[in-house]
Amino acid sequence: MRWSNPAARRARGISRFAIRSGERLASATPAMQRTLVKDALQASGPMDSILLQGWVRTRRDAKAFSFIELNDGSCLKGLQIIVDATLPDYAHVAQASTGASVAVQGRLVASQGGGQKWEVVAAQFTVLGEADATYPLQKKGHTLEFLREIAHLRPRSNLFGAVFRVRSRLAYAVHQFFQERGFCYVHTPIVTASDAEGAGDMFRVTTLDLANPPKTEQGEIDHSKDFFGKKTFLTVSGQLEAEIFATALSNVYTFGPTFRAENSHTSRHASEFWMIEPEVAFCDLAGDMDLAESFVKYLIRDAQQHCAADLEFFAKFVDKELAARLNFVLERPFQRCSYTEAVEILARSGKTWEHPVAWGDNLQSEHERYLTEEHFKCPVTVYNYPRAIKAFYMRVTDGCAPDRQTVGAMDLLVPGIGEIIGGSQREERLEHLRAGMALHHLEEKNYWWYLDLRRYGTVPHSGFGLGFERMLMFVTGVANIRDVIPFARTPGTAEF
RNA sequence: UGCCCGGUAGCUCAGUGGCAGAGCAGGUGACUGUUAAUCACUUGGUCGUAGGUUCGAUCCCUACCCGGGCAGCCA
Repeated sequence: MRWSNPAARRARGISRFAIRSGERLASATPAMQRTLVKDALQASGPMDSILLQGWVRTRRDAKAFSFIELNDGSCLKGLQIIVDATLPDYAHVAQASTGASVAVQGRLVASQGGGQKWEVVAAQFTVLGEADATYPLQKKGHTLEFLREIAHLRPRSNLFGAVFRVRSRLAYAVHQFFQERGFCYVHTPIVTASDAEGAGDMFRVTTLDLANPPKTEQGEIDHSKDFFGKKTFLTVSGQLEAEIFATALSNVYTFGPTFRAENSHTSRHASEFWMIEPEVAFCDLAGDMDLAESFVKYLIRDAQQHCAADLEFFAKFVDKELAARLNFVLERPFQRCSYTEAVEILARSGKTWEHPVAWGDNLQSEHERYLTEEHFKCPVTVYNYPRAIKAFYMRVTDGCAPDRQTVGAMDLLVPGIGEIIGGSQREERLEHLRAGMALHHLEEKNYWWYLDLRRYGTVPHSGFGLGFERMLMFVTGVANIRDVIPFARTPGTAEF
């Protein structure tokens, strides 16, 4: 380690770990331990000496003292600081405007005012970094669109602080859910050479000089001269590689960034997003749906347990029905309905559809919304889709009619967002898989290793993909995917 | 990519074919155990960009740029 020596670390102002109450803070004030606002607010009694460091949310000056609301991101709430005008450091208070970083040492006492249990009476007050009048985050309301333009500052707002605390917690819960169940975490590649994963347009990865690329004798770009000796892309899914590991380690999952180059302009699509893809050997479609349901419920329950204050904030300011919806979802089994049944429900609905409903066509957004928001009023898993509209690797349903062939695909639809999970039982029978590839005009030589999995010890297996950001939207009630990812990448936008 | 909505002060918005407006933020002062504090005064503008119509355009028209929504694609 470069800075393994504690003294050297201290000299550079670097603290070794995430700082928690009771741990030594090596930087600003080595003599004292820093307390996080979260911990100070939960104090069981007054404290003679406490050190807090954070950012000023707002300051209110009285004649004899100033009130400063200090937030350090450890929780939604801030801590009220009282700086008395008789204090020598009171001269610094004028610099402690909204956004400034400050350190406060003082006494934690029961608050004289209403609105908070504890407050800190400062003995020492230091402004570490001023924030002048150009600081864009005001005390009053900002639109989400404006905050997106200042993505480097928006985590300091109540809403985004809460969103990213929940995001962190849910990422942890993802691992916890699978690790508790004996799943192995597999790191599938980000750069891939398979250009037909079938999940959408891909970003090219190249080191070729675009102004002057090497050409073949036929005058075409010579990809054999590229970095990897062939055309390469950013992954759109780790599924095919996850299948390799599922047929060795039985239960695996991936959790990583995923890239889609579609020119989508919607509130629920991003060019770069995080996806969780479990892959389970010896598991059929019903088992896959069971896993998806318990996974979604687990994540909701975990957020309720560990991010209660943040969820309350969302319920109050973002989505009034959030709490009721999350509880409703937890309390009952998700509905399940076959694609064929869904088509019948839609045909019988009496609704006039912008896109007509016909067996064999994809379900449109309006259809999915009707099923989950109006008909079932609940998350619903639609399964067994027509073979022709689904991916080549999905398993042909046993006993389906030859003129209405279906595959074991399933989509989990939730109110307000639509598809949050897409999965399937994979075709484990070599000849069926080859037929599926032929149907989709895929060349077997590009999938030789995928076919080998069916040649050597093939097993029934299933999996799905959960869009992490879509799950966050569902849990927080935040309506735009750009607001649940720290720095959104969408067509035309890659700031920060 | 298609359709729709928007772009006016740092932020949120109103407005009119004829002198550019409010609230908040900023500044000054007053007041106050305050809580998005309050009160008074006050600074602040290339009305997205480029053309066009017009005596005159922030306003009407066209194109473009940017933002947003919906649809498709999907997670």
